[in-house]
Amino acid sequence: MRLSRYFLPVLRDVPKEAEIVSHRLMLRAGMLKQEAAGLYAWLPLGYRVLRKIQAIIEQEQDRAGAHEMLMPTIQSADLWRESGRYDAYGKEMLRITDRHERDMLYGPTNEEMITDIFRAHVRSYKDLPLNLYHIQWKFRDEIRPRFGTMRSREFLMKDAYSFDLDLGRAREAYNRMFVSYLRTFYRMGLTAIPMRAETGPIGGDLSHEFIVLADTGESGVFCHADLLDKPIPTHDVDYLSDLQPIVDDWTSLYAATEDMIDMAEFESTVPEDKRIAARGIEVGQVFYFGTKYSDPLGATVTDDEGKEVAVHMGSYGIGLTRVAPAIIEANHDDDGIIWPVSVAPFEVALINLKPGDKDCNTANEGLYQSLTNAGIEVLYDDRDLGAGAKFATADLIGLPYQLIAGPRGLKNNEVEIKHRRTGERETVSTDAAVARLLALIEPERRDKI
RNA sequence: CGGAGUAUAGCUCAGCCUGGUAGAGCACUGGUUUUGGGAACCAGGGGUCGCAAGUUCGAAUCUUGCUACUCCGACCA
Repeated sequence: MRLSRYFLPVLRDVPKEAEIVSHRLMLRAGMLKQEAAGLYAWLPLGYRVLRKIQAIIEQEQDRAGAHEMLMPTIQSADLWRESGRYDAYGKEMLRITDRHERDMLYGPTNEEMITDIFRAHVRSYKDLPLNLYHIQWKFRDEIRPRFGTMRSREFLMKDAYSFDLDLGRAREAYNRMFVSYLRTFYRMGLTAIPMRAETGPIGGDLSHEFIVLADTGESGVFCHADLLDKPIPTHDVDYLSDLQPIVDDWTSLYAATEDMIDMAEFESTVPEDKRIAARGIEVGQVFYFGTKYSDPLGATVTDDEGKEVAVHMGSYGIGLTRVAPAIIEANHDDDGIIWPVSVAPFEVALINLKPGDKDCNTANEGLYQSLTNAGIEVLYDDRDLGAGAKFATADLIGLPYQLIAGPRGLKNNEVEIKHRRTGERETVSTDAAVARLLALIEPERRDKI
C-alpha cells in the first residue's frame, strides 16, 4: 500500500476526549473515529487490525471444532420473553419497535437465538456435540461507555455456544474452548491468564475469564506469577483427546479476579514472591450454564434410551473490539504503538527518505515490489515529507519493522532495518533486505505454532 | 442515574473575570528553498464562538433553559 494514496488521518495532538493510552493511540494513529458516546467508526488502519484478530479467532475456533455462522443483530422480543430475560435485562438492552409496532431489540448477546436455531433442527443425541459461533456486532446501552472501544456500546464479539448431552460432555466442550482460547490469545501476542470468575447475570457454575494484565485494566486480579510464562498448547493439540490435564495444569495455579478472590487461599497456596496483585483487562470468557436456556426454550434431544433431555450448554465470548486496545495497552511506548506481527495492520513500513531523488525512488519502488512479492504486507511511505515526519508516523502507527532507504545508504547499496520494539537498527545490503525481513517476520506471525 | 467538568477554525487551545464586532500553534492551499528524527520563508483560505431564549445601544463574554461530550461512582465482553 502506498501511503500517499492511503487514508491514514494521524493526529499530532492528543484528542482531549481520550484518557487511556490505547484510546489516545488508536485515535492518533488514525485507526478510529468516534461518532457518538460509545460508538466508533473503524478507519482503514484500525479495520485491518480488527480483521487480523478476527482471522486468528476463526482459525482457532474452527480448529477446535466450532462452526462459524452469522446471526442477525436485531432480534425479536418474543424469544427473550420465552427465556424470561426480556424483562430481566433492564435498560442495557436497546429496545426497538418496527413499523408494525412489534417489539424488537438490538442483540446484546445470542443465547436465545442460538437455542432457537438448535431446537429447530437438532433432535438426537447423535447430532452432538455441537458448537456454533459467530462474530457479530452487539449493542449494550452502557450507562457510561469509556476508554474508547475497550468499553463501547456497540462492540464486535465472537460468541460460541456449545450443546451437549450431559455435564460431563459439556465439560469436554468447555475444555476445548479453554485450550483454544489459550492458543488464540497467544497468537495475538497477548499473555492472557484464565482466572476463576463470577458467571454474572447469565448464570452457571463453571467459568473463567481470560485476563491480560495492564495498569488500565478494569478489574483487580490476583494470580500466581508462573502463569505468565506457561507454555501454550501447540497447533497439533488433539481436540478429540482428553484435554482435562491441560485445563487442570492451568487451573492448578491460583488465579482469580477481585470478585472471586479468596485471600486466605491465595496466600496459602501461592508463595509470597510469586504473588501477583495487579489490574487486568478481560478479553474473553468461557462458561458453562447447563440447561438455563434449553429448559425454558425447550431445546431437547432424544438420548440413547429414547428419553427427551434438555441439552447442556456453554458459551464462549471474545470481545474483538476490546482485544485491539488490550494489545496496545500491553504493547506501546512513548512514541506510539508496537504491534505484534500477527495482528499488525502491515508488517513493514518502507520509508523512502527522498522521494524527489530518481535513484532513491527506483530503489524504493524495487524494494516495494520485492517485499510484496515475498508475501510481506508493506506500507510504503512515498510521501513528499521530511524524514522526521515519516519516522514519527511509522513509530506512531507501530508497524513491527521499518525498512529505511535513503540516498546516504543507497550510495553504498545499503538500507536500514529498524526493529520498532527494541529500537535496534541493522544495516543490510539492498539485495539482502527482503530475505532478512522475511526471516524476522515469518516466525513472529505465529501461524504455525 | 448521582457527583464534577468541558463546548471558540480540521486538531490542541487562548480570549470570558472587567460586554465594544474573534486570535495563536499545528493542519490546509499556492510559491521558493530544503530533505537521516514531526524543515524555513513568503502569500492565502477557513469560525452561525454547541443550541435557544433573556438582559443590553451592543453578548464568545452576563442570566436562564436545553443538548452533546469527558471524568469519578454504581454496572459491564
